[in-house]
Amino acid sequence: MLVPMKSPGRRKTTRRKPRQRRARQTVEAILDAVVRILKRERFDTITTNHIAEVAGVSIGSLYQYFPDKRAIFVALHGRHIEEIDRRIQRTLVENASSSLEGLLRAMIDAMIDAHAGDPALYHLLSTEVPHRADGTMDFAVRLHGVFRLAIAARPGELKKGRNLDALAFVAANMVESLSHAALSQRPATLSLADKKKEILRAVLSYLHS
Amino acid sequence: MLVPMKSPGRRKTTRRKPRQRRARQTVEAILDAVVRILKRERFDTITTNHIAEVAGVSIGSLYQYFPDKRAIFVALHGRHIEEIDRRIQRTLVENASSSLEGLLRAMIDAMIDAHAGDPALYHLLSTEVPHRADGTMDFAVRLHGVFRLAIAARPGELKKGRNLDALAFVAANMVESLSHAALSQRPATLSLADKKKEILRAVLSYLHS
Amino acid sequence: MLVPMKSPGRRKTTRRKPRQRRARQTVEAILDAVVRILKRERFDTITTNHIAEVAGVSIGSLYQYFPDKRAIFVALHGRHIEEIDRRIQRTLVENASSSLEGLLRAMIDAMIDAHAGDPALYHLLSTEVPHRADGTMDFAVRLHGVFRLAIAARPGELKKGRNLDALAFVAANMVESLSHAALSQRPATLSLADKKKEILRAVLSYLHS
Amino acid sequence: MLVPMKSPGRRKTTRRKPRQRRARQTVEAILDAVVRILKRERFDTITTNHIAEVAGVSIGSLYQYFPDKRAIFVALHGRHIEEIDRRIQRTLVENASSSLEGLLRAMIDAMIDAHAGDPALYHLLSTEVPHRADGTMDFAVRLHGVFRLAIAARPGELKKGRNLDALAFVAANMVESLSHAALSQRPATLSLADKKKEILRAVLSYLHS
DNA sequence: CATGAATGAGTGTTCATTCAT
DNA sequence: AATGAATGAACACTCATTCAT
Repeated sequence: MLVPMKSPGRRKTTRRKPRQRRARQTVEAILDAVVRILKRERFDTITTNHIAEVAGVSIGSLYQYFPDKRAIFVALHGRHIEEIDRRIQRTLVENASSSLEGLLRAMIDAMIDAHAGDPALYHLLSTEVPHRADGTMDFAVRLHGVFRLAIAARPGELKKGRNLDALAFVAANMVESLSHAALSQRPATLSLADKKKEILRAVLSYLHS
Repeated sequence: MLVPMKSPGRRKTTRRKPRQRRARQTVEAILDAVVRILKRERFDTITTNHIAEVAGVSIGSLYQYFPDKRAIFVALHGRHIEEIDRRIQRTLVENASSSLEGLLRAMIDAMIDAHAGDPALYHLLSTEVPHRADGTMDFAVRLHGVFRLAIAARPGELKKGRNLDALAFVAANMVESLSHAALSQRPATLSLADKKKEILRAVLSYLHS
Repeated sequence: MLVPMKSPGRRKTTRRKPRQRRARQTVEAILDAVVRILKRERFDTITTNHIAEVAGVSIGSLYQYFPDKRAIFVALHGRHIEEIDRRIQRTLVENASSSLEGLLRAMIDAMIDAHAGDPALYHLLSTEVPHRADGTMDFAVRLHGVFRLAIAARPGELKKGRNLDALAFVAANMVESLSHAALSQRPATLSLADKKKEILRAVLSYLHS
Repeated sequence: MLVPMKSPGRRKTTRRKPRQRRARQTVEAILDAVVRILKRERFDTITTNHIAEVAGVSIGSLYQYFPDKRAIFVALHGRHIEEIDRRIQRTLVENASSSLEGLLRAMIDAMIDAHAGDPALYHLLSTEVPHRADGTMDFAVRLHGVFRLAIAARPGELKKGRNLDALAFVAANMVESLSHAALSQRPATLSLADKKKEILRAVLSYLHS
């Protein structure tokens, strides 16, 4: 969860039980296998047996960790969203006393860096893997909340009379979609750094308008 | 197609051959059926037989118009994109001599109005129906082209030294994603009209920055 | 149904629709295939695909007629029981005015002749095919009813004071199980005719006791 | 084994090795578990893992005592038949000098009492658990032998000229199936004692006829 | 001997697609 | 063209069985 997480505290037990560590590894291997396959095949040609094979686990083990095929894709979306959430959360906290510009710059960096490991993954997930009711969309809502908080905490930097919801709605959407676009879209004339600068400029000029 | 279409000229033959009209109707019925089903079921539970049944045609007829199941979903995406393309194209032409603000306002109206008939459809298509290589994504590229043209044609309204690609990239993405967000996202405090105003404000303040 | 069937009237339409005739044939082919397989394999090694293959129909067609594997075995039991029911019913009616001895002789003949076509089938069904709640056992109850009727209609042939339920219970069970035993059990010294004679003697000496 | 067992002598070692006692207990626990499950589930939904769980042993242990799934059911049938066999055998010996009526009464009692502990078990085993070639059916043959012996040993109580095989065949089958019927069939008007009396009457009137 | 995680062959079943009518 | 019964390839998933611990 993004906003309501008060204490970012680490788990006390750094060492989990080997059983759990093993399970985690298997789940990760399966999700990674799905990503690998998704890059070659269309969604509807993916089979659970193929996933298991590529993941290097038996089909029986796969079903030990996932109740059915759908659950694998739900988990894949979940893993991605949680990763982004975590970064956004951290950025928000770490920039609690930064200026709006500093926070936004960090936010845009976070969004883009979060995808840098596999720039194609986001596009793959959003276009190839059905996810209507998998809680995916709620990400936008949570981001809206984060921006609401961030903006509300810096009243001095805004003109009077601006609607907080409108500002958060527009700014959150800008950061999210422009960051994604920066990664998956071409304008080859622009470097990633250039795009980041432009996104920041766009959000700031809106918030200050 | 969006940009490269020079003459928007109407087809000369207003009356098509009954054969073709019938075919068009059947195709439409099938695509409408898919939409209807998509609102109730998940993508992977949809069957061609069910589509045919809901469309009121025989499964044999369905295969008369679509070579295989995938083609149905490709056509569904195609129909949607073409509809938007058509509107954007028309808006661009109709506002050839408008100010940047006028054009942008019209563009935002077009994007939003295009989805007004079925506000959930876009979200459904983009989240539930796999479409990696269906030419869907190219829409963003085409929109970039449109904005490039539109901005380049109005040099007086911009500050000197701004990079045309950057401006088009950011502006096109803002209009597209904020319009979609305006339809499918909540901030219940904001009316659609409010959102339109904010989107316009955001794009303009960026372009003028 | 055995007892409660008042009018034995034939279906008016001697000629069914070809669709129905075809369906009936397919169902019969499938059930016959199961019997054929059962004679070679154990119950739990039978597969639906094998059944379909032996029946000469596609697995898809098989599932057009049976919702799942179990339904095939339920139908197999059903077919057998209905066949016996029909014969018992007919015998009862045809011997409405016979003496008790005549009726019993006919009943025993009916039971045994009903299995003559495939003497091993009954044993196969009762030992190899699970059928707890398939209405199979109700056969004994129905037979009890038939015997109750038959005995009650012939009070002159019994000693006074005999309990009708007791007589029907014992007689019905004797006819059913001795008939089955006559077919599936060896005493090779005895011909089937001898066994029939002994069964009749046993039932009569009990009823007259 | 029923007939060929000459000396019923007890095992000399009352105390078995703990290893064997433990093994016996585990086997019993497993068979009991199967019975318990059979009362709730259909045969084909029973799994070895479920059996092990209900029996309170690990699946590995289960396979220590049974080579495969089928063996469990074979053993279950075996346990039941041996129990009946033992009783019949004892009854035969204990009534070596009884009259035919006394022996038959004891035999019927033995058959019925043997099932009194779990009246539903016999029906369950015979209808739900496939057992074609598990030696189950041989029970009827063995019982025939027992009756042959019993009747042959009491020539004075029969009419001259009666065929010994016929008498044994009919009598053995009557006792077996009527006893089973007495337990699992309704005629609620009849008490179990009444049924016993009627069964005895039926067998005697036949043998004396 | 006991355990139970892991295996993977095998099964029931579905559903895209065909084609005789 | 239209139909929809029939097909059978292919898949999700189970569960009997093994074996490392």
